[in-house]
Amino acid sequence: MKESAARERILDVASRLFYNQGYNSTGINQIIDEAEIARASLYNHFPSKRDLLTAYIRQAEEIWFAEFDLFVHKIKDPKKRLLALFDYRAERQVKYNFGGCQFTKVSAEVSREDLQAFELVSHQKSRLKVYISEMIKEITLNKPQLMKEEMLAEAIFLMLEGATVSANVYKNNKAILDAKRITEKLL
Amino acid sequence: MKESAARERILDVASRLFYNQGYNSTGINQIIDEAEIARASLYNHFPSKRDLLTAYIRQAEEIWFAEFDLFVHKIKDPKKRLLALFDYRAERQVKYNFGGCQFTKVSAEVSREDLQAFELVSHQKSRLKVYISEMIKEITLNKPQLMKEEMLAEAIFLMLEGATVSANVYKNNKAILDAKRITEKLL
DNA sequence: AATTAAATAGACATATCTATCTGTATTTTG
DNA sequence: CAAAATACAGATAGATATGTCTATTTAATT
Repeated sequence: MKESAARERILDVASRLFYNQGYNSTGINQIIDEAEIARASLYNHFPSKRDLLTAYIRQAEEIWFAEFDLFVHKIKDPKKRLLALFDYRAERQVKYNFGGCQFTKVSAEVSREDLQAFELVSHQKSRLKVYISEMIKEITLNKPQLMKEEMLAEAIFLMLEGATVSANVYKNNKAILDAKRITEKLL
Repeated sequence: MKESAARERILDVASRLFYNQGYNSTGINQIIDEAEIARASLYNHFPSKRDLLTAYIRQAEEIWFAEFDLFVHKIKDPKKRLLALFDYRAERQVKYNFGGCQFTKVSAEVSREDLQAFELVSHQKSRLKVYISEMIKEITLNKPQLMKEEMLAEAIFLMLEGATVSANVYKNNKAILDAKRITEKLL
């Protein structure tokens, strides 16, 4: 079964708008206009706006990790790989105009009752944390006495998350680069 | 000049709703209904919904620090004071049903062009970071070789921020308590 | 007591929102 | 070529949004 071109256009436009102006501030009409598709086509592929959000988060997660793999695929040294994670995020913040983390943004926007949304977001976060843990396990730590590997992974994850919030709030990458330097000291 | 009771009620209701269901998902009508005031009264005190948002953030910042002072006023030891910051945030997350950080949430919701909103949010963040720095300066560090005081403050700030995001996403305080334990190791 | 200020109720304008529906045209597939 | 799926345009429903306006009542201040 071939992927529909219309479906792709809808999802791409919706993704861009959801991230740039927010889910709640983006109307179906604008998506229809900018994707240049018919109203009925949209509702054919996505029964409701909320379904479009689900598809957006799922696709965004896949792209996030795929592009990260691409970003670090040349880097063999696990320590450098881990540190490149900060560069990846910094680069993305520049590329997307310091809009912050896509997933965190959704969490902040959806209603409390929307448990599925939180589940989708936490899925990406957990996957990232596993990723960090795996990289750390490959590193021969200089300061193993400081804390256990799992705690170190958590520390790095939390700083990365906090730094991305800062990137959004301050509209710069200072915190992300600080977090990178701190991480270097901890390894 | 006495504070208007109506104004207070409006701001309190708006604050609760903005935080609980989001700024964009909260309508003026709901604020009017729940605050039990007249439509014109609202627009008398706040010319627009956006002005209400500004007042909300400003007041939230004052309350945030005032309540923190209250929370730690008995704690004299600067190290314990600093660590109490994590408890404060954890307690708030429980109290407010893991809705995440009030300020970060606003950042995630407002339009890119709303520079004033980002300014208001970053004001609270910067003030918190200063607060952390000041506490650290009072502590006699066990591991001064690890990193400079300013970097340590930044690390703690970022973990705290990241942990609050996690509290929101996962609906628990695990990350905040982890961040506390990590901070203990770093001091 | 008289003046000013603040609060009330509620109709109204205008715009936008999501979603449905009808009917036609195009494209893909058997 | 015929059948089925997909896309099209656009009217429409029904709800909700923010903000304005009129007119009356209550409360505070001089």
